[in-house]
Amino acid sequence: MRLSKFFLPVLKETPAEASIVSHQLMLRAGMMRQGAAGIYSWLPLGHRVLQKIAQIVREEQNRAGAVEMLMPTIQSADLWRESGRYDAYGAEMLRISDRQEREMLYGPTNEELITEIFRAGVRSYKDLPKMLYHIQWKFRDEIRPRFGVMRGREFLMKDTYSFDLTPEDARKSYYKMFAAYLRTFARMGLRAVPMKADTGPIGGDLSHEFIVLAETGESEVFCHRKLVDMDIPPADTDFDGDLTGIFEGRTSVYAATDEMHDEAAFNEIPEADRLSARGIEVGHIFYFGTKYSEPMNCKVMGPDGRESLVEMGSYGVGVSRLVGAIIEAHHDDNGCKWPVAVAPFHVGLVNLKAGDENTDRVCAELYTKLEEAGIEVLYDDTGARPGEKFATMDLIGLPYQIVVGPRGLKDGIVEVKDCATDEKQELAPEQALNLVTTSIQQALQVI
RNA sequence: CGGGGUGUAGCGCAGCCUGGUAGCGCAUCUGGUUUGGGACCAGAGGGUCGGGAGUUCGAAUCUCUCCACCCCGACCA
Repeated sequence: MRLSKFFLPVLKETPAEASIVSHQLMLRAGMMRQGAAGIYSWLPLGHRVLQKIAQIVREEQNRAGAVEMLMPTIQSADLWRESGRYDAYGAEMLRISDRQEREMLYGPTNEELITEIFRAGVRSYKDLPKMLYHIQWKFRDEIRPRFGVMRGREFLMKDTYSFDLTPEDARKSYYKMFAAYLRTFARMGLRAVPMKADTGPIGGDLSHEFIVLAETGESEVFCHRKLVDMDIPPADTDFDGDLTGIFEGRTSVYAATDEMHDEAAFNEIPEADRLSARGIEVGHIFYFGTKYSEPMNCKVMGPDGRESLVEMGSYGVGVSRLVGAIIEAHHDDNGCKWPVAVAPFHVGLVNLKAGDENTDRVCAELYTKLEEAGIEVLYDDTGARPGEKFATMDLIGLPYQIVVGPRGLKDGIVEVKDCATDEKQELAPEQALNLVTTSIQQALQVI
């Protein structure tokens, strides 16, 4: 992408409305703009990141055996009356009526709708287990939206729903999502720790929040240090096999958010290993049994010839929130520092003197060859001054910069900056091309 | 919803107390000089001062009212 054709409205100054660094940087780097409290437009740069995150989430859901679909944002109130949640959900649900005065709502979640779809299509235990998901915008009329996309009212969420015949099978589905989430967040460069969450009236031990540790996190968390650096399940993990070890390896170690915190249990950890920090919730998984299948009469015929209620779970990932969470985890004083896997572009190609025959030619060649190698390049071909070019590049924080200027070209060199380490190298254009291409291709290898 | 605050050019702000023809920096446009880390000179454009009502000869400024947004708390991906 040539910068001259892109839409990148960067701000030199920090807008007064933003109080945390991810919000400030998203506004300054031209990633998004606020429409109303907690409602945002995604500008091209931010949209690219959002799409990359969604794609990683999608790949890991697919790997775990979930099947993608898409449900609407607007739902009918009728289904919600059936589950009893139309009244129970409260003011957080945005209620709308259409021109016929029919009661509608902007979906805050999709348990009712998916249960309706599932019960209409499945009659036999032979069709189980099933996991269905979609990535769709949700609306929750939050009491207090804040922190940009971290707590928006409209937000993009991946929600998966599992359907099983028995509680034991449902537990297996839960483990699949548990393992998938470990991989999902790790691929984005995040260390997310699963923490026991409140299961409410359902009970049991099957609800976990996935928390990214960050100073600006909204919740207070407590855990054993070793959870932060644990290995993640590899790409060739057999999701149809026994995942108990992965689950128990994590859950046998103390980890809890403040509402579930047990000071006594925490104090049993050797003091040096105790970690108390703040965290951002980026995922939440539940097993809720027959909470919806019962009121909505979602049953299948079992092997014994008797009907039984389907056991269900739901599994959410805050896709739009992750954009903010990743910035919170990866930035410096000058701007974002994107991990390669979610970077809006892989390389910033800076032409220090657009219009100069030599720099134009070398840049054009590098640009073409990088793109041919599958590298996503943002080519600054504008006439802006060097200082401004660098400031913009630092702000948007691409993993690599290649700087081409007439002075270096006299000696046949360009400058390559690895933005993760801030190390600069002077190389011939061919070498720069090879270095950047191989580094990025390597970083994009799925772990 | 309770408490606190802010709305003046695209962004950041001053002006308001003490009413009298709307300003500053950055950004934008034109011309010129520049060009290796947020340039310089000269000129230009851009404003329902959040909306409405009121007081007044006269309101960004005073009064009333509505709205929006931000921050602190309870809720959540």
